[in-house]
Amino acid sequence: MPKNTLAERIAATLRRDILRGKLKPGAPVKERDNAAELGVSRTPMREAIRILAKEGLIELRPARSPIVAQPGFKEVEDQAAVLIALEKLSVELACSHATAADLELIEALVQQMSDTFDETDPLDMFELDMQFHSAIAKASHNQPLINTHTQYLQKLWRARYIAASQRRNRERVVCQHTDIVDALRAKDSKAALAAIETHLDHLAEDVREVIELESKNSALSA
Amino acid sequence: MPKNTLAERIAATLRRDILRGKLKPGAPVKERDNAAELGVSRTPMREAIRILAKEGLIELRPARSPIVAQPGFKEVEDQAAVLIALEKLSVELACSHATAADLELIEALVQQMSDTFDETDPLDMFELDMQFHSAIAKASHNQPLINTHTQYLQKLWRARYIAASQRRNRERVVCQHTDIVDALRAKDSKAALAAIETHLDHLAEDVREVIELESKNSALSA
DNA sequence: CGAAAGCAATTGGTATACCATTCAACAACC
DNA sequence: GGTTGTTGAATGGTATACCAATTGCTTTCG
Repeated sequence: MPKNTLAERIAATLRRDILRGKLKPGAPVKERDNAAELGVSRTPMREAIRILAKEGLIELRPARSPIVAQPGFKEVEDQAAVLIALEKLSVELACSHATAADLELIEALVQQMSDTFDETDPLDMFELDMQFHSAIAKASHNQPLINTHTQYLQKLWRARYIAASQRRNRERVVCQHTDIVDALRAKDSKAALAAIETHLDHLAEDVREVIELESKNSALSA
Repeated sequence: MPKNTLAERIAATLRRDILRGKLKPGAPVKERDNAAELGVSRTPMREAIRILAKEGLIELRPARSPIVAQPGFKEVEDQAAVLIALEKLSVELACSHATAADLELIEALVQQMSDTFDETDPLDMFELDMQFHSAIAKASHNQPLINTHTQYLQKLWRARYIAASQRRNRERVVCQHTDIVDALRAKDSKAALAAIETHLDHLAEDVREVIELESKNSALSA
């Protein structure tokens, strides 16, 4: 029984449903129905919808049911570009501002991913990856950056998840992460920038594949 | 009778009140009182407050009245850093994706600023500056980037406004803007990056001055 | 038989009423 | 007189009821 507001808990529930695919992209999210289904009133449900809309998981349309966002190809690509820029800034700042504790946390995450990669559920592994990237942003000690970065990470969560579960490539991911950590440890911002760029360029590629595939499967929109 | 929702209109009203200083930083924004004052109910007022909170103009605190954000020094500096990163990405993308119409719009804005600089109210001049920067972001044709950029521009609006009204420096601003436009026209992303960086580094400096001065004036917080 | 107009149902927007929590002031007791 | 406990006023969170707008269907007329 969390002490968060009801709206936040609803948002969390919906978020999981969306990210895990229980609510498919394009599906309408009617505040009346969903509210009734969850046994809450429309007011917090409404607010929850706004929260998810701000996170980009739901699209709000004037005088229409909100729908689960179905990011187009270009949109995901664009988001990835922004995410890259944010992470680049993150590592740059992290090189000068990261504390020993920050670095330890990051390294521990990489270690854990490396150790348990093969026996961990993809979803949990993704939680780890998410934490890894978040930890880097956090090491920048720039709160607005952290917030916006988290936002984009979430927007891209689903696409990344699908991409990664389809092509689980342990070696590559672990190596790239290690490179990033090494550069951070050495406070070598140039190397860190390069490592991040490499890592995320692959992300963009993977996402592209998945989106293409997905839009092929459900090719019936106008 | 605008066709926007009531909440959005309320948000616009409050936003202007905050940015122009009618609502001072730290002032509470009680949904009951403000709703009554504007003759609306609490529901849209509540939503308006959330909108402004997401924009960073209002701080939401659990079980407390929301208050007008009083950005600390570091916070503004951090936001400026992110804004710079976003604008750098913008010019980079704009160099490859900007259309002729984009460039014309940008150039027209610079021209207008240059022509009317001395006879224009600082507030209106700032609207122009804002449009200039927005236009550059728009030229990237990356919608998420445009959105996030707008968000940061708004967060920094007040600080920038105060900074600029205090030190109106026509030559410098116009020159810098011209540099940016020239680089964009030439599709010279390196030069554009440099120009943007120069321009915004000055911003960071100016903002720093103002914040220091402001926090000196109201030096009574714990 | 088709198209247009109107009607009904669905849905989001808004208002209002209720509840739970918090903060503060006042009072009583130590 | 100070401290603590209790109470009530204020505020945000939640529920519900009402309204306006849009949609899709049906019905009627050409």
